[in-house]
Amino acid sequence: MIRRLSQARERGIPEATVARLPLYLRALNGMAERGLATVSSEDLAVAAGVNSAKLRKDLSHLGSYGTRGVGYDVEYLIYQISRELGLTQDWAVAIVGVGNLGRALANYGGFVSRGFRVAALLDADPEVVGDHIAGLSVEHIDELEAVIRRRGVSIVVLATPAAAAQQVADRVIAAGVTSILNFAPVVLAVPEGVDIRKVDLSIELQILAFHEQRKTDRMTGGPAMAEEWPEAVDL
Amino acid sequence: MIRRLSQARERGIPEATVARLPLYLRALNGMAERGLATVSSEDLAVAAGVNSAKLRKDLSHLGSYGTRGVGYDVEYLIYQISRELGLTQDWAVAIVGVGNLGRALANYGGFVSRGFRVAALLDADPEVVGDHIAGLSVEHIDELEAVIRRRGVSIVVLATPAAAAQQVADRVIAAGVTSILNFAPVVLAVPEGVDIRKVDLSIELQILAFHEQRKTDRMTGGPAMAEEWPEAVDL
DNA sequence: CCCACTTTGTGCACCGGTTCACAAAGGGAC
DNA sequence: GTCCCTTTGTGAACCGGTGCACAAAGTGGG
Repeated sequence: MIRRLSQARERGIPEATVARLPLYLRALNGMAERGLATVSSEDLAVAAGVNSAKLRKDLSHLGSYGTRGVGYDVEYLIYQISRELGLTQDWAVAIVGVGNLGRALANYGGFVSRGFRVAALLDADPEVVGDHIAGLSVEHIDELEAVIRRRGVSIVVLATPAAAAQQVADRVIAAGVTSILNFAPVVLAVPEGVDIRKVDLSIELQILAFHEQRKTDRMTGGPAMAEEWPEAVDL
Repeated sequence: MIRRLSQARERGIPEATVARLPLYLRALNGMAERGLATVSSEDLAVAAGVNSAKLRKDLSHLGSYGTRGVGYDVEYLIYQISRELGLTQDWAVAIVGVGNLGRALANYGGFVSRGFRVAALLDADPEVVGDHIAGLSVEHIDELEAVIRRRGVSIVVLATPAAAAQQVADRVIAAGVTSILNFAPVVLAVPEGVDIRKVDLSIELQILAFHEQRKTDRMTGGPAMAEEWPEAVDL
């Protein structure tokens, strides 16, 4: 099979496509477990919850890995997507902030699937330092730079209070980290070249509330009241 | 002041705008605490990390609440955005799945800030049922429909294992809930009219890994090497 | 009252991404 | 080999969103 290294491959994959590749990967892993050898774009699209044309265009950005009339080889596609996402490497992740959320992240199995490794937990609270969580001992934030360097940490998860997030971000960036997953509810200012992804639970809820309000307004002219909720509709 | 109820107001606010309103609201609350009476689109845009023209266009979808030559009245704008997002109401939220993540969510202060109230915690594990977390007693999943009805729950947070998520989603939807925040790493199938928002920690990490790979490839041809191997669990 | 200055609100060109629809490519039957 | 069937890969129209740039609107000073 001839691999095309044309303008599509090795040249900027659209951000929207990158965001969907993990979705395809998860669906493909499920199919591989069930023993499927090949899958059509239609079936994979349904499993991933997207339009099949979109899926084909996404995969075409990686190269021509399908066979017309047949579909895609499941194992081969898993390998190609994994490679593209960089999951064939081992990524050391440090979690800063070991409060409720940090603990949950450290213990959350599905969170860190293949390719990621929680390499360190750090916190500023002396009460927390030394605790053993998920097989790791919590270290003091003073060790931040040393830990990042010694363990080759390249991705940092921020689970600190909002007030501390910017300060910690500045330090990890100064230590050479350029990929940050931020759970603190603040807009971080970072220099060019640093990738920040933000997960904001409060914002997600507020977006849901907006749509929920629209729906209930449309039906009743106001929000639903307890004890007045209609009996279950059979769907 | 004459409020315009033209085509802009009360008719479809762009989804991208809705997603940014909570950001503006947070920045405005910070400004109100610091005693600022008015704010220009430029200053607010910087605080929220967006382009000022975008901010003005976003706000124009709610109506003309600014004063040319002056800016926006902070308190008034907070009220308008809160109202638009439905935060002047009280939303009862149920969290299903009280594992590490569910506990973190229940305790996460910033998560349930204004307008939201955790009204119930539910789990299938008899070992967990009865535990007291964040002032609530964990109830058995069998009570799901009754709890939703009695407490007027309109938003459900799914923090269950992936295998249980679809089943729980089906039940809460049958009980009349149309807004779900899903933390389980599965694509949920839901009927028309139900709003799902997904938070997938694993996907966020994979997207970061993709960009990190690009960056390190460009510089060194490979990932950073650790001097010291962590005693971490491979998850 | 008039002018200079500030800041909003928006028309318009542009851009990334989505979707349709179909030609091209491969497989299998005979 | 030929024909028919399936499914990919992609050209092209479309769509929502972004950002520039500016006219409109309001403030304050003299």
